[in-house]
Amino acid sequence: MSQEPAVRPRKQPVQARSRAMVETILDAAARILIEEGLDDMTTNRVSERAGIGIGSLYQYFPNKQALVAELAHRHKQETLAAVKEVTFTPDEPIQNIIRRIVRNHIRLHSVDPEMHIALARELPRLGVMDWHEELNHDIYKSLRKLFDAHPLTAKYANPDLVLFILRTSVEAIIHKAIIERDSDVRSGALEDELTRLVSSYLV
Amino acid sequence: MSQEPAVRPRKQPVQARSRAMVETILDAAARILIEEGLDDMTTNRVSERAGIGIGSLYQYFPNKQALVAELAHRHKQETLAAVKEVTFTPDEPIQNIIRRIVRNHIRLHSVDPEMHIALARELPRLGVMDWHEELNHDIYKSLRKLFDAHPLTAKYANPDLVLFILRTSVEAIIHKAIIERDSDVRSGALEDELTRLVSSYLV
DNA sequence: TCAAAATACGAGCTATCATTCGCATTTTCT
DNA sequence: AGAAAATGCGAATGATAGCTCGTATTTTGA
Repeated sequence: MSQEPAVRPRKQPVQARSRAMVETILDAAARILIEEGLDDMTTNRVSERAGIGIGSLYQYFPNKQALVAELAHRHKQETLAAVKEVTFTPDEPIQNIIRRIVRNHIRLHSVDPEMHIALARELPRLGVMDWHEELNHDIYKSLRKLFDAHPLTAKYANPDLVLFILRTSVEAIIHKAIIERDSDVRSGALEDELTRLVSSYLV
Repeated sequence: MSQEPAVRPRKQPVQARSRAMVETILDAAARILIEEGLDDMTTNRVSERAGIGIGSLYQYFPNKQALVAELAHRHKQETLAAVKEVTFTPDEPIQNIIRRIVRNHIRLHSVDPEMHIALARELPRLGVMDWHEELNHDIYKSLRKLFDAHPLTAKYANPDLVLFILRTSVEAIIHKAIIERDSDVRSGALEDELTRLVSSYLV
């Protein structure tokens, strides 16, 4: 798998100052996106806030969409870098496995949560509906593996639906808890309760 | 409780034809909002699709925001009309109660689900963050009551978090299932599984 | 050193969109 | 009928935002 282009800069910055400028632009864009939303993130405002000329911005980003795409691309890379797939052996206590999966997913959402929230809020209308799905891909794989490896699978008439319910609820709860229940996230209470939710439903 | 104004039409249509026109406008707006999103729902396009003049639109809606507000307002009214709060007595089997709450919530989302999805997608950036919360208010009340009435409450160290987890997961699962798992919704499989999820977690 | 390449700039072009306003048509009511 | 009220209309306006392009400045490297 090669890196996704994410609509690359129209020109690669080669000198140090121009590379720095690209970072400055992205920082400014990120702040505005988070604080005021995509509509108020005009290219002129970004350049103003970054303290550079609007022309310079377009030297490296062919259009506004490319700017957003690059922000999303970077967020995805940072996020995925922080998470590794959960591995386990079938004889391991299932509680432990579930807890590790949950913990991993919480960590996934803890990387720059403000950007995560902003992207989740703004990207759907750009037709990037599968962004979230893609980000959560590893979690889904872990859950799927747990599901296939453990004998408990056989119990369910509709394992597909069960899996859907699990990943949807885990994802939504963490997503919302990051915003509304920071203390529970930090204290580990969320991890405990989520583990309990998944365990009790599954076993 | 009086009807919320929702930014009322600048002028009340009194003749039959003008009242019909307001409906036509709202229908056109709804279709475009659902199919193409808020950005592409320009007032001129709405008037064109409705087959009326742009000036006529502004006779009854002071601005675009009022148009969207009226769509949201109507959706909310239709939705709430379809749901009544779940009542029960403490000695009733908890499984039954949970099932009725779940069923009610599924029905809540089954009223014009396309509009529901569109509003959930577009409203957050208009600062209407609590729209969803408000819609689900009755469900929350039901859950809260169940929680307070039943002795099982005492078991939990952090009942607030438990309630948060329940309402978030139930809400998210139904919301997503309406889009992605229509057959499971219709067959009742979703109701079964959700009931099981809540029951097993709670008891 | 000095010319070529890279970088930076921002006034202004173009397109889009919400909204207005003066006028035409239809309905109401006496 | 016929005047007044209600309704309907759409070209035009004003504002905003994405983006371009000619020019000025800085860096490179021979």
